Amino acid sequence: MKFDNDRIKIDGIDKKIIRYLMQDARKPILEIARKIGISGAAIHQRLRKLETSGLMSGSKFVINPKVLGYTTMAYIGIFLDKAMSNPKAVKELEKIPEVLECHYTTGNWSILIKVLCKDNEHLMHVLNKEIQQIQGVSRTETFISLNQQIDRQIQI
Amino acid sequence: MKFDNDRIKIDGIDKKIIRYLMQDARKPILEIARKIGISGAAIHQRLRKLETSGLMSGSKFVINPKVLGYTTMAYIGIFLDKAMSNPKAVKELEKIPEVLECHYTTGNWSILIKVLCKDNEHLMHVLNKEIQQIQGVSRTETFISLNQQIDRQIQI
DNA sequence: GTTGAAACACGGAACCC
DNA sequence: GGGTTCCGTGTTTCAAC
Repeated sequence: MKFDNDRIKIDGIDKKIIRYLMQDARKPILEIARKIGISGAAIHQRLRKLETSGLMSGSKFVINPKVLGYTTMAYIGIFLDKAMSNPKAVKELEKIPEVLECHYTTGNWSILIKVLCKDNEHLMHVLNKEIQQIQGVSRTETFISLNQQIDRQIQI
Repeated sequence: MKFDNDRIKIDGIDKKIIRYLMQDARKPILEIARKIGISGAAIHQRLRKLETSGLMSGSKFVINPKVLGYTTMAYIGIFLDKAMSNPKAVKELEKIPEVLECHYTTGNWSILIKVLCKDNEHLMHVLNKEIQQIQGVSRTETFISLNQQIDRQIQI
C-alpha cells in the first residue's frame, strides 16, 4: 500500500474528531463541532484531509453476532504441506463465511484463522467438512474462545 | 446479555440495508432507499427495529494503523499461574493500549491476546516490559502475523 | 479557521393497504 | 403488521471570506 504521507500530522482537534467517530461513525459532524467548539465546516475539511491521507479507511456498522445465534468463536492454527501453495489455501478459506480473519504467522503453524460459529457442532462441521477438506491442510489446532474480554481498535 | 428477542426476523430488505451499512456506516439512508426501491422512512423504521433488537450494536470509524506506523501484529498465548485470578490479569492487559483483543481460551494457554505494535522492537518491549511484568504471567508464546489476508465481519 | 445558503437527509405524524 | 407521503428541523457541503 502507498499513502500520500507516511508521516501525517494529527493535532489535538483531529484526535478528538477521530475519537468521537471511532465510537460512533454516524455521530453528526455538527454535534462534534459543537462539543469541540469549532465550526462544522472545519471538521468537514479535516475529515477530508484525514480520508485522503489514508488514515480513515472507512466506517462499518457493527452487528452483534450473538443475536443471530453465533456464540462460538475460535482460533484455529493450520499446518500446511510444504508443497501446497499458501495463497491457494487462503482463497479456499475466503470462501468459508465463518472465517473472519486469516494470518500468515511465524511459529508452529502456516496460517492462523479466526472463525465464528453458532455452536460447537457448527464449529465441528466447519473444521471437518470445510477446513480439513482444503488441499494442503495437514493438521489443525483449535482454541475456542470461552469469553472475549477486550475488543478494540488502536488508541489515538 | 438479554435481548428483546433471541429470534429476530430479518427479511431480504433488512439484509440489504445491513449489508450497505456494514461496508459504510455513513451512507445516507435515502441513498440506500433509492437503491433498494423503498422510501427512506421505511428504512428508518426498519433500522429502529434492528437497533432495539440488539442486532446493530453501533458503528465504528475504521482507522488504518499502518498510516500511524503500526505495522507489526501478533497473537500471544499467555500461561497464567494457577494461583492467579485471571480477571486481575485481564484488568492489567486492558491498561496496555497495544492489546486489541483478549480471550479466555481452551487449550494450552489461559489467555490469547492480539497486539498491534509499530515494529518488532516495540513488540519486544510490550512483551518483556508490560505483559511479562503482570503478576501471574508465567510464560508466553508469540505468533507474529506476517500478513493478514482476511478481515471481515460475519456475513448476513 | 469562519459564515451563509442551497441541497439534502432525518425523523416524526398522519394515513393507506 | 408493513408501507407511503408530507413537512419541519437539522445536517452536509459548497463557495466566498
